[in-house]
Amino acid sequence: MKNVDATQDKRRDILEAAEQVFTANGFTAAKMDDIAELAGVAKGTLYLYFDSKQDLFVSLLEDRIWEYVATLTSKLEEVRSVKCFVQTLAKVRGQLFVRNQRLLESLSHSLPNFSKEHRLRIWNLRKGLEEPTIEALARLLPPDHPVAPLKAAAMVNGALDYTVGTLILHGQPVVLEDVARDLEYVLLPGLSQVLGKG
Amino acid sequence: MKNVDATQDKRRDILEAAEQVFTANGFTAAKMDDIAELAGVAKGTLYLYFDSKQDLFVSLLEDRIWEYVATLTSKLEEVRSVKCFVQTLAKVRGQLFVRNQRLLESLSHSLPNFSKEHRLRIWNLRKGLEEPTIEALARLLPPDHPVAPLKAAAMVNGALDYTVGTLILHGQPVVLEDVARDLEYVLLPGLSQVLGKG
Amino acid sequence: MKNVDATQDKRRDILEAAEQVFTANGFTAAKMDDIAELAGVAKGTLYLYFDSKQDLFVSLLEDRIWEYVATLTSKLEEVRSVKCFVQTLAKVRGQLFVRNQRLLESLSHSLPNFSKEHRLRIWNLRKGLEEPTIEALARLLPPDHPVAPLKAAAMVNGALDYTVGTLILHGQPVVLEDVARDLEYVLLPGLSQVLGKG
Amino acid sequence: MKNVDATQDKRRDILEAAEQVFTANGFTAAKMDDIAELAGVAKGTLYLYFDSKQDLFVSLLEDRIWEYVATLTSKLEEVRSVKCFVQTLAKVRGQLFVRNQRLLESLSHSLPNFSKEHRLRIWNLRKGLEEPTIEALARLLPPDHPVAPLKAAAMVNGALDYTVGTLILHGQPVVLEDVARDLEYVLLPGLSQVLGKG
DNA sequence: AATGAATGAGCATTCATTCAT
DNA sequence: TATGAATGAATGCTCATTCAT
Repeated sequence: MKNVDATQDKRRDILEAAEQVFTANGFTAAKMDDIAELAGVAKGTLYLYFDSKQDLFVSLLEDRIWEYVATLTSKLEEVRSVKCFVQTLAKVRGQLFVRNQRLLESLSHSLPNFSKEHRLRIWNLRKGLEEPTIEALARLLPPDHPVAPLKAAAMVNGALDYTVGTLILHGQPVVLEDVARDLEYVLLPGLSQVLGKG
Repeated sequence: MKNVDATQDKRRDILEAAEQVFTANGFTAAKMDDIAELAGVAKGTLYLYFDSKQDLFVSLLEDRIWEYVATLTSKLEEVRSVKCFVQTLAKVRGQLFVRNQRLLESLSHSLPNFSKEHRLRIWNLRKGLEEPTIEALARLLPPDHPVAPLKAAAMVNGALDYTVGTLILHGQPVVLEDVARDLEYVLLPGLSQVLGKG
Repeated sequence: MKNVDATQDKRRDILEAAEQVFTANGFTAAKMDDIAELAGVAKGTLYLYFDSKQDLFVSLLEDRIWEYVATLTSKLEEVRSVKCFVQTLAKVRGQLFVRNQRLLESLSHSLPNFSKEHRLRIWNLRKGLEEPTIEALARLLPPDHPVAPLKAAAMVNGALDYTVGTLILHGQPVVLEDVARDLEYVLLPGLSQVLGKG
Repeated sequence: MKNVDATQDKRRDILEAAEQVFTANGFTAAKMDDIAELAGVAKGTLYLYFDSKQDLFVSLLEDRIWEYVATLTSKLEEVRSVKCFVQTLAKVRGQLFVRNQRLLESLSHSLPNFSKEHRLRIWNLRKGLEEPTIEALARLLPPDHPVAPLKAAAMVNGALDYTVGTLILHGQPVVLEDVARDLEYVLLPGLSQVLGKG
């Protein structure tokens, strides 16, 4: 029991250190040395918990994203209107993005030289990340809305992520309630309108 | 004159090769060897035209982005409505994004280990990239629209980029006219509405 | 008593595992991890029975070779003719070689980076390995045979080992009786002839 | 012209350094750093001339062995008797062995973890090394000699190599003429006798 | 201006050995 | 005795940059 806990603790320490280092430098420029030092373990210890740098990176993404996907999915299940959807999404995905902005951007960059297995795992993550949004929109959009849920989801997620990213870039504080309000103001009418009205 | 032209030609060759290699691998994983080979010059020649790998990378971004910014700025100057703005943006920025998606995503990842000078140049690029959109929206949004142009621009750009990115990710063809139509359908009502109406 | 037996059993398990791993990979490429796993003990346990990887390796050689030397010595003591000597040698040394070919070849390769103590132990092994052959030939060769027993032994052992090694290399079955016959045919006349006749 | 020469010189320097280091330590324990230092070049330079440590090792073996095979083949072509054959072999192969004893022993040890391509190259070397001896014996042995040339060659080569090796091991000077005489005395009668006589 | 051979700092990964339990 | 998690020195290989030609 104690051992399992200790092991989980150390694994978490490493993931946390990896998050910081990968976030700060991107995959290729990140050094295993730095991750080990930040985690307070020896370099060799990293390889007791993860097979390789690639595996550590992908495992980190999985850890962070599956947790988020689970949270978002359950929260969106209770949602009954596009308006409520936008608010919920802004809060949950906004939080993910504030914390993991640079990590998420890594999703695309890390791919090219990865092994087939790791590419597959990343691909699954990328799709999984959009899944809850797409499903919620498929359920909530007016039945004859002309924009496919896949694209609508891309627009909502893109608008949200870019707004948060822009605030960060400009050094402004990110208040997710404000972002939600703006998002709602800009997107809600278009997402709610039915075909005849457009 | 002839020399100047030849010099410009070679510089262009190198930039073109660099674009392909950086696009395919990201900054750190890209190799100067590959760029030289693809450009058809010797490795040492790269250093006659660019000070370093960082300089080559930033110069490439500048070359591509300033060209785009100029184009977009002039096109948007003629625009007189939000609707027309969305269509124009989708076409021009969409093209930039289709061609340079991976390059643009590099903007954030390459920063951390860059020299102060290069970080500044990239910072300017990132802001410049959004500038025309912000200015156009500042001019075109209803005067009492509650969403600041900075954020509105982020939303529009984010929605556009993500939609295109999603299509690419899913292996679907990117038809910018369709994207423009969807964008218009989703964003136009929210961007056009006046405060009292919201 | 029981403890001693259990201890001896475990020691034997480890040596057996070590034999397989060293045989398959040579000294440097062999991993203590693999030996431990194959022996069914934890890595740390190896160090309860042997001081180091070097010690394990040399101990293994000693175990196998002293056993062989004892067997061969006793069998050769009963031998009364060069012909019988060749047959006996082919059988006993042949068996050793079939089983330990790769291990024996390690004798020379492992030396350089070994500690002085281990080098000495290996040196003794190498000489001990030839000893019974030299002694038997010193007794059996015609009294005025011009080839010194040391060299004659080298020739017989070399001819035998290479023949077996060649058969193994070519994937042919090693039938020691056949090897003995061929060896006898080629070597016996030269070893038996007296000086005047040569 | 000059460049080609300089390149060949450096390649030769590296091979010479590699020979010493591989000879002294065996493949796995040899360090690329040491080879580079001994060759008087930077570590990276090794990789301009050879793809990898494995490639360097196999290339070295090929360089040394093919040269020997060519020499031996041409010398043995002129040989008309088993007696003359033994003398010639002792001289030529003896020289190879004196110089490359440890390298040749590496032939078998280096194999296990090598890539398929390198294993094939080594396999070819091992067979090529015996080829001239086998061919000469196939031509020179009495027509009805019961020992196959393959095995007879193994015996002669084994006897020769072990004798030289034993002398080296015991710190005695290696005089190839003496070795040839002893070899002749022990092996010639058996190799020359015809079936009826045996 | 152009070349490309040479450099060497840098990095992911391995593995013999230790030691707290 | 026995364990196996942790260590960190060691090593093969890469690649941006330089410089003699």
